[in-house]
Amino acid sequence: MGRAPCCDKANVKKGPWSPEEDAKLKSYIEQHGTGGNWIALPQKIGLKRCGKSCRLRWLNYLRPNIKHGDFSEEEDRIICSLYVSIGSRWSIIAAQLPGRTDNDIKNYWNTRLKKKLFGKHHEKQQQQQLVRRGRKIKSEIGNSMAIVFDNQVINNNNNNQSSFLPELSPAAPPYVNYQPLQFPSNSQQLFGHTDGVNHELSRTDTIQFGLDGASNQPITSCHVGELEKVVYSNTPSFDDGLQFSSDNNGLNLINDLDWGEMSSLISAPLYPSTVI
DNA sequence: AACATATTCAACCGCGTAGCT
DNA sequence: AAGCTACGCGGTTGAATATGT
Repeated sequence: MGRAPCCDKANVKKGPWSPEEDAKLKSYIEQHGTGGNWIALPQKIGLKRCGKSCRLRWLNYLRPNIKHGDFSEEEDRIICSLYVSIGSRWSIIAAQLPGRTDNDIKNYWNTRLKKKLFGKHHEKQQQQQLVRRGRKIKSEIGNSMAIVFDNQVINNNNNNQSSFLPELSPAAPPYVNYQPLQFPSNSQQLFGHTDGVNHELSRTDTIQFGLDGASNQPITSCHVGELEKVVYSNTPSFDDGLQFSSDNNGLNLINDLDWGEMSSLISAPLYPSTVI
């Protein structure tokens, strides 16, 4: 047996809303609220609509302060940044953009922003390249990396990637002169712990990492914000970013950090001014 | 002008889940 | 604990409109 229908499909109107229907719904909700029951609402108003349809119409179109179209550059930046960090969780993204609905943002991303970022022609190739490069970097990094907080290496024993921590999507082509991103919101900060005491990493904390001791490369350190650049810039000095490994240059307390945790510290660059 | 194709976006569908009984 | 209901979400659809030939 399938799922029970939410309403009597045979007696329910579908398709675009008429101005009269809009007026009825808007007027009722403004006066009485939704009553906490969308299913019962259309009957109360005398609308031959499914409750879900009423809810959607109200949330996406009729409720006050809804903005349509004309996304600003800043909104573009926020959407891209969050999409890279958390994926297609449109409701969460919409929560960061007052007046925008998840549906609107989803449509905008799927029809315009994606193309604006990747370019219509190369969209598919770019995405494949992202995946390939991600695998490459991931394999090079392996499991060993040290994160240092207040001069102490954080020993993160939790090997499970937290649900909000995304897989890193490295920039496809090498980017130069990109605009740095905002550090992710609080909910995306990384927690590590030493001696059972939790620490929350911030953008100004230092991450230390180094190349394989056998390569005779020096240990390098940078701030979290700079890590974005290290990972994505593909500059000669950090070619392909990161080879976290055990070190023999005096920093003995190297601990493992898995890829998902690392990726939570950074986001992909947006709006590269130059794509090589 | 007529037709074909692409794009946009409102609306629908079904699933996961929270809350209630 | 199990079953049911409604809500909220993300993927998808399709009509309307724009653009290209």
